[in-house]
Amino acid sequence: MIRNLSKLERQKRIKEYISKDPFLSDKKLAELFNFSVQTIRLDRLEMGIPEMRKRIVQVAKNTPSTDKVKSLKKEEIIGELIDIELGKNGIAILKTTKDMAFGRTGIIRSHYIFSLADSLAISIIDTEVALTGIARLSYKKPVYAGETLVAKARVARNRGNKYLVSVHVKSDQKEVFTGKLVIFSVNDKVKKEKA
Amino acid sequence: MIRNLSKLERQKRIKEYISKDPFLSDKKLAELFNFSVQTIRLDRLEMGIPEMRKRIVQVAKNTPSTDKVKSLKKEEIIGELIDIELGKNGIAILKTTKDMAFGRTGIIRSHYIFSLADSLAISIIDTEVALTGIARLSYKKPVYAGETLVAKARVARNRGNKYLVSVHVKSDQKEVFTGKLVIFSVNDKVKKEKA
DNA sequence: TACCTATTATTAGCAACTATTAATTGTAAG
DNA sequence: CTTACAATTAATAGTTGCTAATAATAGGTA
Repeated sequence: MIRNLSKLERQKRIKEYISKDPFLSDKKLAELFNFSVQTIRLDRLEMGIPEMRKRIVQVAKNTPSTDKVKSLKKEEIIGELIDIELGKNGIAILKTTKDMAFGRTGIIRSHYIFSLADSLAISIIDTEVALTGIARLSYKKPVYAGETLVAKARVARNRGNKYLVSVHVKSDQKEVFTGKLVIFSVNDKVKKEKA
Repeated sequence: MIRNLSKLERQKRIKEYISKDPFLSDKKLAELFNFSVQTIRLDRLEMGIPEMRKRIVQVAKNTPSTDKVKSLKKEEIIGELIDIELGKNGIAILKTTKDMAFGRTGIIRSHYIFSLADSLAISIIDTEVALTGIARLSYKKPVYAGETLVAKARVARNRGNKYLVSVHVKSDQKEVFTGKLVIFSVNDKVKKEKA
């Protein structure tokens, strides 16, 4: 039984180590944990963790290529962009923490949710610069620190440089927020055409 | 079998291909250019281009870790509370900085302005816990990094635990944002319901 | 003809694996 | 105590995508 526990603990730690540093090879992990390379491999297989090279490829591919997201740099996005189809729709995830909440209740401050929705909405607009014009927000349910928010945005209408984007944010399948944002693309081409 | 590519041209193209897609192996490049793998390798060596694996690692390493959500600090958001009359009105000031702006244009991201308005609106409600329910936002003019925003909020209506707060944000006397927020004052009941 | 360049081939070796089989070790249960 | 079993380690063969070194080949030039 003692072995069972140590095995589980080791696997748990290996998982943590790898998630922190995907560049760790089995050899290095074996040295770190003072187990044989074979044991480490076995652990990885049991946990379904791919080999180092594939992990590195995953990390590299996860990099949003600059021409895929035009409006925002990676650093400017609140939350994590999961999927995006420029001009159509997109999904982003935000793991809420205590820092984002009211200390007394643990309820997430509304502007964090808006920030997630707003930056996602801007991300999906296929243009150089996008600005929010008008927004209607509706907070359905309080969100507590620790909950993971999934935001889905969709371009509902598009006339010229004016986009109507609807955003739905869910936590654990339940809708906690919806918003309709009117976003304007500010593109040099549009400006010239209009002028 | 006649290749219309000179050595220099081929190398130039290989460089382009790799810069576009760092995941190309020598084998794939050889197939693409209809040259032998050895020739491709020779070309890479001459141009000092590292092997595919090292290129992937490079891409992966300058990828900012995805779980590092850029969190907004409270101080940044709320601004400075200048004056407040609980249940009636309040004024807050926010000095905008480059961190709050789109790198390309220097325009302040909309959620910073909303955060100022939202937190001010919540502050003036005379209750333990206040939550935003519905909001209508209107961004009138872009705000540039460095400008100082003055937000004025006023309780327009109050029925029971429901408050309608209107917020006007000005930069240099000019209105840049207005918003109408419906805010609910709540007790610890909400927390208990959830738990 | 001898020389030169570009290209291609060949061979050995490496890192970091997968996949499989087998041996060893500890330990709990019959 | 012995057996059964899980965990661990070892050993072996094969893969990918390379490096490094050497050699062979084709084509053109002086």
